[in-house]
Amino acid sequence: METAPQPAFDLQDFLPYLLNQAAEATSRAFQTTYRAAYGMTRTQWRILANLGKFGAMTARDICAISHIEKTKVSRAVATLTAQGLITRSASPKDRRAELLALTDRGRTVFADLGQHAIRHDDALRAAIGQDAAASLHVTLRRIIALAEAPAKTGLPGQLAVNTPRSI
Amino acid sequence: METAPQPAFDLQDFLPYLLNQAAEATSRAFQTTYRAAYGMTRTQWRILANLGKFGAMTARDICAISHIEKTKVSRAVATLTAQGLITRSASPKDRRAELLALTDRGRTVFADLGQHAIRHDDALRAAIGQDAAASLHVTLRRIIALAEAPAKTGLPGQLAVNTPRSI
DNA sequence: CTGTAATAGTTGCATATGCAACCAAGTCAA
DNA sequence: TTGACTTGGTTGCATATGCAACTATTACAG
Repeated sequence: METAPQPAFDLQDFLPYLLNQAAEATSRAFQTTYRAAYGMTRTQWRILANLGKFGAMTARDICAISHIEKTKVSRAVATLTAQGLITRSASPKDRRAELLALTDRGRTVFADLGQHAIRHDDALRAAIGQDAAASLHVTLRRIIALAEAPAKTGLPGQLAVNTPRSI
Repeated sequence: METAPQPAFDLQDFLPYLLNQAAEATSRAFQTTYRAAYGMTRTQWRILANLGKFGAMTARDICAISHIEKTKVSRAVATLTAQGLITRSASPKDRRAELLALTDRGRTVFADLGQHAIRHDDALRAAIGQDAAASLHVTLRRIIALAEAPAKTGLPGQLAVNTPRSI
């Protein structure tokens, strides 16, 4: 007997794979910008951008918002602090937590990179078409939301594996 | 004077960022599968999947198809070989190159993981809706294609940065 | 042929990451 | 209060990764 007539798996149709390739391609392109200009890493740039957008907050908040590993945040914050881009001040409410905020220089850097990012994003949207870009935006957000609140979906937990909080 | 009225940058609308989050969320969920079952890494799984889909080929081909760094491929291939999942044989045409192919066990593993992957992908598509999934698929491919052939697009090279081949 | 440039892969090294274990501070019931 | 449990962050360690330098071939101009 031959093997059962299972549908063959094609990596080129596997969404996680395609998402990764697209993410890598677009992120790496922009990475050269903040890397060349400020020697920043992807994680650092994201934390800077989050602080720039939402204002002062704690490392824990950054983790919750951006889904970056706690240790990754911890180390990136240490580096950003050393570079004088952010300050850490003990939270008045909880002495365990530290409030993170951009310094003047941090704000300047954010403003600069933010403009580059906008141009980069515009170029990408133009290249794939505004309609496709808009719908991509919506779908990506939905996927991210699914991973965030797995319990609310009808998913068999496939997407939810290894989300420590939920166990 | 206040700062110029530049549009504020919002990370939550930045496609590279959203792509990364979605890619991470979906890939990590599936990662637990091949990791728990075969102790494989993401790169290893992808190489296995490429060989499973396209048949024997050289490391160079894998790089071209999957856009994985050559050193990453080199090391993953070494590991996969050590695990008895693939074999390497000198290419008859070019003594520098080595032809990579799945072993019987490699094919078995690929078949197994492939089925899991299909189920995983189906769950994801169902969760976001078939229409959205289909259009996502198309858009992602387009983005990937843009990065591959930057010269053909009207892009100002934004997406094309650091593609060694092109310089 | 012969010397130079390009190519397939590998490896050294410095950095980035993930996970588990670990502090210190807060919470809460009894 | 006190003692068990949770939570914000950090650190140790093993692994993964990126880039540059290097070896072995192959390609090719003259």
